[in-house]
Amino acid sequence: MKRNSRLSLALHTLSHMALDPTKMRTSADIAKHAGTNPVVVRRVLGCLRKAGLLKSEKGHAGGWQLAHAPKAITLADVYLALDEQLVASETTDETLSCSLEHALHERVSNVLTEIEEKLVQKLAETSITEILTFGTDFQ
Amino acid sequence: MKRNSRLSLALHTLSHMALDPTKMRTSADIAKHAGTNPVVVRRVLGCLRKAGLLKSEKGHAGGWQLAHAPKAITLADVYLALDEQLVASETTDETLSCSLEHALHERVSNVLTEIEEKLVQKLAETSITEILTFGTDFQ
DNA sequence: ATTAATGCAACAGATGAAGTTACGTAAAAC
DNA sequence: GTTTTACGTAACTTCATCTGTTGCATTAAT
Repeated sequence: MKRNSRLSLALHTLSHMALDPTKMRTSADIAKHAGTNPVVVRRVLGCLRKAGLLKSEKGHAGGWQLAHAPKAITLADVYLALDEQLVASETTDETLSCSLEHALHERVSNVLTEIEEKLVQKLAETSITEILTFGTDFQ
Repeated sequence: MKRNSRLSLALHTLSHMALDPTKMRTSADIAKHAGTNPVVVRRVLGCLRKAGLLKSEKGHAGGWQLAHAPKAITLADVYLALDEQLVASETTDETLSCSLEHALHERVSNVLTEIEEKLVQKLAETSITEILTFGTDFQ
């Protein structure tokens, strides 16, 4: 796995779950399908659970499941759950030479934050079910 | 510097240049203002030069300058010049277990690429001059 | 010739992400 | 109740990437 693997893994898993929402999936299964490690899966899906997108159950016959209908889960939910902050930089407390630099830095931060918000708005327009119908035809 | 420092540094420098486009700036000056190293500055600005956004001149009295009017340079130009690819993942050749996984992976890739394109579209709506008028008032 | 700048390569250090191991906890099956 | 199976989490190891740094060649003005 390379860059943005968390987001990629999350979307992959969620869209897979959307195909059969009642089925319970173990982290081992998911990891095998995604070509990664069960602990990594639990780590990423744990973020989604914390955000209320997934349910998990321990013990025998335990595993992972969608917490809502697939249509109710948007890409923005996933993005925010993973706390990605791809665009916005969070360099807040740099001690810069003069006040002009400080002001400029703040403006750059504001611009990036604004873009980030617009990105999230765009993400909110797509649900995970729509991943299945992206690109080429499917089913 | 932390995350997204390249994009942040580039925008910071460009907006600074937009204040006085005729002035020639050395990488040492820029580095001092941005709180980083001249070589780092040259590295990042070199990308912008390659994309035609900046001009640089060697030797005595050399330095850096905008190649166009500030209004003609958008955030998308900067983003693309730096080859950021913040959203889209480029994991193309993973050998996944079954064809369903492969198909899903391709769809997730398509979705991320689509998101990336929308992000660039949003970035294209803002020029570097507009950085100066963001947030609080300035000049 | 000297000075002052970029261009670039090479390397060190820091940072963060992914992978891995290990173990505690919980719930079903027997 | 014991066993099995799965999550939850911490700790550690790689591993990749980026920044910072040094050094030197090149170039142009003085």
